[in-house]
Amino acid sequence: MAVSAREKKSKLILDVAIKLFTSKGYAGTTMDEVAKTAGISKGLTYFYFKNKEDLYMAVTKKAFDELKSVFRDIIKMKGKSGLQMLTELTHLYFEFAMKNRMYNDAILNFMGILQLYNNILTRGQIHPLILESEHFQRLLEIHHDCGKLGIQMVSLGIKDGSIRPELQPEVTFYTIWAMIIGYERLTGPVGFEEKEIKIHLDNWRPGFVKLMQDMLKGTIQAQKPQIVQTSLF
Amino acid sequence: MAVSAREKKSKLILDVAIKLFTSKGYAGTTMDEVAKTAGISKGLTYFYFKNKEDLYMAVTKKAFDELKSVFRDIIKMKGKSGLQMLTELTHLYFEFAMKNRMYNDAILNFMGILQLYNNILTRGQIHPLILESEHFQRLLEIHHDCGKLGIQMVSLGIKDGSIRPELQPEVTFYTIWAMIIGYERLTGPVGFEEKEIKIHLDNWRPGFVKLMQDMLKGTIQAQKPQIVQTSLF
Amino acid sequence: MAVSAREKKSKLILDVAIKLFTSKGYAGTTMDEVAKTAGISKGLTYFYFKNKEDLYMAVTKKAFDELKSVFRDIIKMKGKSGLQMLTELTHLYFEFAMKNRMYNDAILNFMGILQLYNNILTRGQIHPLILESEHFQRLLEIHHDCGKLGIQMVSLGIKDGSIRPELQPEVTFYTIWAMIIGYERLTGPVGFEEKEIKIHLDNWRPGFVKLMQDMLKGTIQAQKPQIVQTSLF
Amino acid sequence: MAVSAREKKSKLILDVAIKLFTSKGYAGTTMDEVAKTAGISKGLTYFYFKNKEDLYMAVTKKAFDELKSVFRDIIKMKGKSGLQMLTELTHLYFEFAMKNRMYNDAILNFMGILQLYNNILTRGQIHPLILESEHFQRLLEIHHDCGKLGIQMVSLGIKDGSIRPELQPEVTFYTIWAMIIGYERLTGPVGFEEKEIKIHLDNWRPGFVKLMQDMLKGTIQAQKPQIVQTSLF
DNA sequence: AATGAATGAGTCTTCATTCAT
DNA sequence: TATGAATGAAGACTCATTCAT
Repeated sequence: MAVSAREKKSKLILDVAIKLFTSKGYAGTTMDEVAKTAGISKGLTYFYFKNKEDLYMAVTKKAFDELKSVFRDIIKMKGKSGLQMLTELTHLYFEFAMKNRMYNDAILNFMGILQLYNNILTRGQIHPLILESEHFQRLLEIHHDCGKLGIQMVSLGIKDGSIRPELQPEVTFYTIWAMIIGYERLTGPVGFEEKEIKIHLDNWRPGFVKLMQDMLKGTIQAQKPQIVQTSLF
Repeated sequence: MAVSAREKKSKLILDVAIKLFTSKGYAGTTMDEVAKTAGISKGLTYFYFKNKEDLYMAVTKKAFDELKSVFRDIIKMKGKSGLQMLTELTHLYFEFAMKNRMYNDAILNFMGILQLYNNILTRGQIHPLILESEHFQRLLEIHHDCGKLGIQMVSLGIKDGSIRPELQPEVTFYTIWAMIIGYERLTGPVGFEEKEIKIHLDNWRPGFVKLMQDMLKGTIQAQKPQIVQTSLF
Repeated sequence: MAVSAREKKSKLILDVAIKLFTSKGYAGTTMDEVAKTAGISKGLTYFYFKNKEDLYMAVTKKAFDELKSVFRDIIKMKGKSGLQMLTELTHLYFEFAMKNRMYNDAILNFMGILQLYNNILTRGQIHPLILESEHFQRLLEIHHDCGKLGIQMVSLGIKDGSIRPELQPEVTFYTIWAMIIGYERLTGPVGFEEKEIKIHLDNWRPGFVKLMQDMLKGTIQAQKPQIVQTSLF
Repeated sequence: MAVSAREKKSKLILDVAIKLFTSKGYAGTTMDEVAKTAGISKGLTYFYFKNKEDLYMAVTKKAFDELKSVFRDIIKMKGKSGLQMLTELTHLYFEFAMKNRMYNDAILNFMGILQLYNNILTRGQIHPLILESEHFQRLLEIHHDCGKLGIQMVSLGIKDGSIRPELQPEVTFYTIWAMIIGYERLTGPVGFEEKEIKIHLDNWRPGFVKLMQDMLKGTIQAQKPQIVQTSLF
């Protein structure tokens, strides 16, 4: 079998896994189902992916790749200020998380694992099969790529004047990322209907984005109509 | 057996569960272990908690209670401005999440369930035993309590001038909460040692807090030295 | 507590057990439920009935008593011929079995146990707790009562001329009983809708009763000698 | 593995189940035992049969198949009148029920389920796993086969003059079946030694058969009109 | 008589993984 | 490469029964 055929089958399994993990969760999905849905034998699934953890790490890798391409698409946009890029990022990130909750969960899960990994004392709590997975090793190398692109956006914003010059790009971007991640999670409590709390999902998003922008640009330009942006689009 | 004795045993099981879930995760903990560690029979565990999901929901409830008491302690502090309270909250939240990662995970997990619960189309994806759990039902009622306290803090800040008056308390607080939650999660990637990225956990925290404060206070008070904060960090 | 009070409580438990066994089956009913439904503690249930088997035997005893009273009511009827009594019995038996399926099942179950009991080789297959039950011992003594009454009916029928004189009362009655028992069970298959088979429950009952009567009274119309059969047996 | 090998293993498990259910009853038999006795792993048992209920339904299916072959063997007999066939059936049925009590119990149990199934109100009382079982679905289709063959026997008897022509084949056969089923069950009480009742198993069988034959063929000797009865019904 | 907390053996069932073919 | 029968360890949960109070 040609290499491309091999990759094709591997991708098939991966796609099936993503679909199943999305609809039934990791724990709720069995390797049997993955094989059956992919139309291949269970044995073959294990030929392509060492074990279930390995498969999940492959899925996580895919999630990071997808996310990275979101970042890349934005940074390639011409005529956008750094601030606009980050605003755009926020919106696309939410879309990304909504369209494929599974991806977002996988990314969050990986970040959790990373916390354990960073501390030698807790590293042992990570499932050995995860540590063995080549996809996990690969993730260790590439998981910062999105961060790097995001930091670039902030740097660009500082350069083009859309972002306060005194901000540190690294810290700033990770703070924004934190906001985005947290936002996604808080969708649950916020969306919960309760009379006492008057926020609605519709109100929240614009308010959230506005706050983020305020945080970055300060209030200096806020008086006059948003010239900066108008000039950009 | 007196009521208190009953509650004592219930608490014992709960505490054991928290300890085990913390060190081995929910999936990694067996009911057998819980019973054995608590020094009681398996049957008794099921006498006090309907099933594993119910036990987890009880743990989650405890987590929310603990978190609420953090909020409450802060709001009771005398002589603090709203902004100071939120700053304090950030720090105590991190401490809370670090000291008992389990609690934070449980809270995040509950928020994820809530997302499914809010949409009737996805509600069916929630494990039936969770929906049945009386602790889950209780959580549905009280999960907003922290939010309410946080919103109060923002309102106080607006009143005392430490926070920009044009901000909406609800949106603002949930945005802050989002930041905090995301921050906690990003501890993983940020803490990962890599040469290219120069952030360190030590740098990140103060930077993060600073950004949050900037976001809230705007530039009005920025003229006079922020005595309050400088004295704090 | 007075003796009557004791009996009252015992009866209460029994009634609850009957209700529960009826709706959920023996295996599907837990002692917990029995106690809770009766509004007493589990311990007390065990005070009145040694164990679940014992309780079931008590229920079976009750079933036989009820059945016996059906027999007795019939035999006390004035102006009925033996054949009429047996016809009446058939109808009342069906009613009895229908109204309280549980009773009929219990009786059938007891008969099954008796089969094992009769043979020393199979007696060991009976659950020891059943053999120990005082109610089981009692059943051993009284289970023939219905049979005796039924046999009396046949005898009466022979005496009053409504039943063929050459029939043996014992064999005849047990054959009728067999018919009735089997009828009840066949309600399932017969009631099942299928185009090919044209019987309906409505047709079946009268036909069945008619056949039974024919069996007992012979057929008047049998003018021509049934050559075929006589040669065979 | 060839299809036949698969079927062979499936049959092996089935045979073991029959043996165990026979000696220890359905409830008394564990899936563990089935596996162990069959010399295979527990998992494999579940590979071939979805669950315990499914296995029991498979056993029931086998029981009906066996019974059907009894019917078929009889109907294929040359030179037998319809009445003779039914007489033969009675004897072979008893043999069948005696040799493998389990089969008979399974059939009776299925008939009981059918009663619940026929009524939409009670259908919910049937264990869901039973309804799901493909063997149960199959039983729904084939359980009438024996009945059809039996009805054929009666029809043949009417045609060849061995059975009264005025009888309805359907009703008549089901009545006979009822007798047979009931007979089997009454073996318990009848076989129980008691002085007062003089029936013995030895007396009962021939008497029972004779009555059945009388019912079908009428009595040649019934020269004198049975005045009593005609006036009654 | 009465309670109900406590026991623990027992059962079904699942599923990741392997391996002979 | 590819199959799928086979494994077996593991885990959740039940429930009849007991006993200290």
